[in-house]
Amino acid sequence: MVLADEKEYMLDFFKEKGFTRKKGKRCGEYFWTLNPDFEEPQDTPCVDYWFDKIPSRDPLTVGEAREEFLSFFEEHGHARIKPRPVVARWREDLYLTIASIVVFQPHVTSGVVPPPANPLTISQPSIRLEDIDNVGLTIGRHLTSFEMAAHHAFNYPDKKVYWKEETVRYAYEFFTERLGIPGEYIVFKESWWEGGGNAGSSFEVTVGGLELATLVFMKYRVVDGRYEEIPLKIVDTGYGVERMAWFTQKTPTAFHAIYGRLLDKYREALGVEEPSKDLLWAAFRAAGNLEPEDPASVEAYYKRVSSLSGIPIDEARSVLEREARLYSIIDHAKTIALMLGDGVVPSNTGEGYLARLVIRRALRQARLLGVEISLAELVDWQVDYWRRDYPQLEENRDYIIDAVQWEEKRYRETLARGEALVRKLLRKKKKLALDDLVKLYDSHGIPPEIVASVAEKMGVPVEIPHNFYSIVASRHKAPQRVRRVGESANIPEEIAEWALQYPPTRKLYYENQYMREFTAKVLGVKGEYLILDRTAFYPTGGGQLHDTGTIEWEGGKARVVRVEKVNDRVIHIVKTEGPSGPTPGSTIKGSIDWARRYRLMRHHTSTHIILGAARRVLGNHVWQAGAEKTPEKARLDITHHKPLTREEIRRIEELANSIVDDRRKLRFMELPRNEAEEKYGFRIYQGGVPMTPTIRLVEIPGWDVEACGGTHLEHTGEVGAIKIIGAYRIQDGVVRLEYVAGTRVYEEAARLEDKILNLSETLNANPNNLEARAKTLVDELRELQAKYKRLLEEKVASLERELENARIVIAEAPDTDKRVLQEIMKKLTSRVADGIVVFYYSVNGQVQVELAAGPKASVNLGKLVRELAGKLGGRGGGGKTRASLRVPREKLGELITMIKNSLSR
RNA sequence: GGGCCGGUAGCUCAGCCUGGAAGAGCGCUCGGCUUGCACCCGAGAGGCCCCGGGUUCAAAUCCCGGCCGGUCCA
Repeated sequence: MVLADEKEYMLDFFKEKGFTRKKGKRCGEYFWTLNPDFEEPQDTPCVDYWFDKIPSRDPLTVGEAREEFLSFFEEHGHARIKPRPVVARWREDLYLTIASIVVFQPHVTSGVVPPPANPLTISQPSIRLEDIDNVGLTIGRHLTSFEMAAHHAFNYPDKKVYWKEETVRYAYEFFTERLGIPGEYIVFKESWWEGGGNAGSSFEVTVGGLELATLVFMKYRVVDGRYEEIPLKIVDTGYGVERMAWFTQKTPTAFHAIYGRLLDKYREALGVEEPSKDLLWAAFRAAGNLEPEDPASVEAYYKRVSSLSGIPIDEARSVLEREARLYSIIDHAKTIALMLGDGVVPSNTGEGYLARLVIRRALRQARLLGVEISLAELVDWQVDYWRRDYPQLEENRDYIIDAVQWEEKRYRETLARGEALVRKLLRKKKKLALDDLVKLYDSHGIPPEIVASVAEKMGVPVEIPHNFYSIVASRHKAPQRVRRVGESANIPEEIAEWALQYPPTRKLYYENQYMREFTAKVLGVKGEYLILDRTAFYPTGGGQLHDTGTIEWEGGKARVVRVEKVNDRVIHIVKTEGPSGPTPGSTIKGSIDWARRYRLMRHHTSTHIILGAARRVLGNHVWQAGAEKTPEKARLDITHHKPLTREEIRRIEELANSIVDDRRKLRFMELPRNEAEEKYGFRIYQGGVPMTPTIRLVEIPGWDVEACGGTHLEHTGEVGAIKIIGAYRIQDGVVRLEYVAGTRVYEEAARLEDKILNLSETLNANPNNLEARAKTLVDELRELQAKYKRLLEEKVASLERELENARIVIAEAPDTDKRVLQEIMKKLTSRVADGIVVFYYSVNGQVQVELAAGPKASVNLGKLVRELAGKLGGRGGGGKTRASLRVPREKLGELITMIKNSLSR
């Protein structure tokens, strides 16, 4: 699908500098170079890594490389933009920020919102987990987290910024002037980029085997496999900051360059000794050709390392395997710190699961290294190491450590369960089949490596297929949509389309949130659907339920039962009282049900207060995971890794009520998106991200700011009071708070009071000594139970005497509880081993008969019972020593005789 | 959001496939032995077999629905 039009890649810049276009001998790709000796586009696997031999400036750390890049582009007219969180909360279709361009999708790239600056430069921490299994083995080609430095230019039809010429020139100048790489080593490889429905030509900038940057020119939209030019053309570049550090430091692995002394600290903690320089450099040389998914390639890699270094292959393999585990642990620990630092809560869904995945993989690697370590401590070191680069780590250190410890505990429990399970399985069967391995992992989370180590301790060898995880994957259906996209209004498609022919409704509920009555003109009527030119009726949205009320017009009246919104058109669903409805053009008077609306407002403002309180009590990782406000109560789902304690709930409640008492005046603002984000950060997107150029903000000063479309009170004092009435875990990592506000608090109190009064009445007690009364009743009950038990025992004793004498007892059951009967029969027949007990009692107009025989009684009760059932028109069955039977009541006498006869033989 | 696994004594679990008298180990109580460490012996207490419905003479067990937990995947 590559549009390989070579004109796409012909630049004046190349002509001017004297670059020539060549075709790679082995790989067949076209590239541009100044170097007459280059036959290949200088990237792996066509050539080995050899950038260690290419001159460049003095070594740069990750931070220095980032600064070098940003300041270069700043000096060339780009505005420096702050990076966003690694959790892409503004995206509906992505969990993690995987590239710098993600920051501008979809609102900027689709043209709805202008970019915060143009052109701009940014270094965006990014996380990619697709290649997580390769991290470490490839000594730095794969990382789960990295910084993508970039400069972006957004070219609108009426405003061009720059395109290919300038972009390639910038790259060349940056690499030669700032990184000190001689121009003849820099190669521009022609390529094609596609992603997220867009496409365009691109250059990969490769030096000495290392791809340092990709320059993408987004120009097309992919529609049904065809390319359509888009009006907004975007320069999308990506420079690997870690790779620049690696390149300038010329260390054998990227991990040495990125982590420096931290790597040594990890080595010591994990007990992995630094290999010889010979081995590491042999690995460096051989790693370019390594295809980690292909076992043959991996084996060839070890072989080549061995022959390059002169170290026996088995030793090389085992040393490099341990190295790979060390590298992946240090890499994962950083990613964990970044994810948790940006507020991800580990869970079994969404981005939370991705955090858990990385944590568990790190723990597994450590376990396979054979060390008992605290991952939390390793992550803590990352916070120290990166605190200046990523201040959010320091700010949220407590949470990060606590969440990791919590996950470690959970994983230990999972593995303990798993090991018990493996042992149990091996008691039953001698071998573990692939199916067992898959099930242990898929259903119980026990990775096959751990299964193998447990099984091998028991002397059972286990073979793990190389493609184990893809076998697991094949058990799962193809994924559907990543996230729910948008909330669809609860109205038919045709009505939504019909509504769009009218202009947007003027929203009186924003102009005056206390408006109860208004007049408006009818624009359109279709069945029960009604559109006005303006309205004070709030439509369902933002977790707040719609208003209800009435509208009246000349000669008619209707009830408004539901209100929805479609693209700024408010649609009223009305039930007309009377012969005819409102007509277009006429004027109506609308009145909203104020009691309902006021409660909704109180609950909505309370929700913002509660969220702020929860964040202060629990930590910055608390995000709204969902919310609903009804007139009866409000609920707020928050992300948090542990169940809330009673004290935490109480503290949230107290803090929330102190804000109520503080009478803070709410502020409402309509701000351009970039300004809102710049001023308040991404925390404003608690309830989702609106796709609009401007955003309505609701602020409780000093407490909480959110993008919110709901109706609110003037000041927090109007809430009156907030009472949390419930807090429970609705899923892993999400806690639901339920609460009431204002006059609903009195209703809740009244409800509780009623409960207590009713209870008092039932218990015949004074409400003031209800507890004492309940206690005596329970005590009395216990006494009675004991008494009954004694009576029953006496009864059993007398039955026992009877049984001893007659060897058979046929009697009315002393109790009708099946379980109690069973117990009595067991006692009797175990004491009189050849005795037979028959109890009967009536049930539903029939007689239920329970029979039991001692182990020494020579009778088959099941057989007997089936015989009797046949003769008497009943049904029954059972085993040798225990049976039951049901016959019509009038047959009871006959039945007893028959039993007596057949058993006394 | 979907797949899979589970819920039985205070704890860890067996029993469920193939319906027929609720079990083990640890812990607990009492007694014995013993100046000891996770000592040993004997006796005992402790159960809404997650909840609701269905099938059946009979359900921990089979079927349906729900709740809760675990886990994998997106």
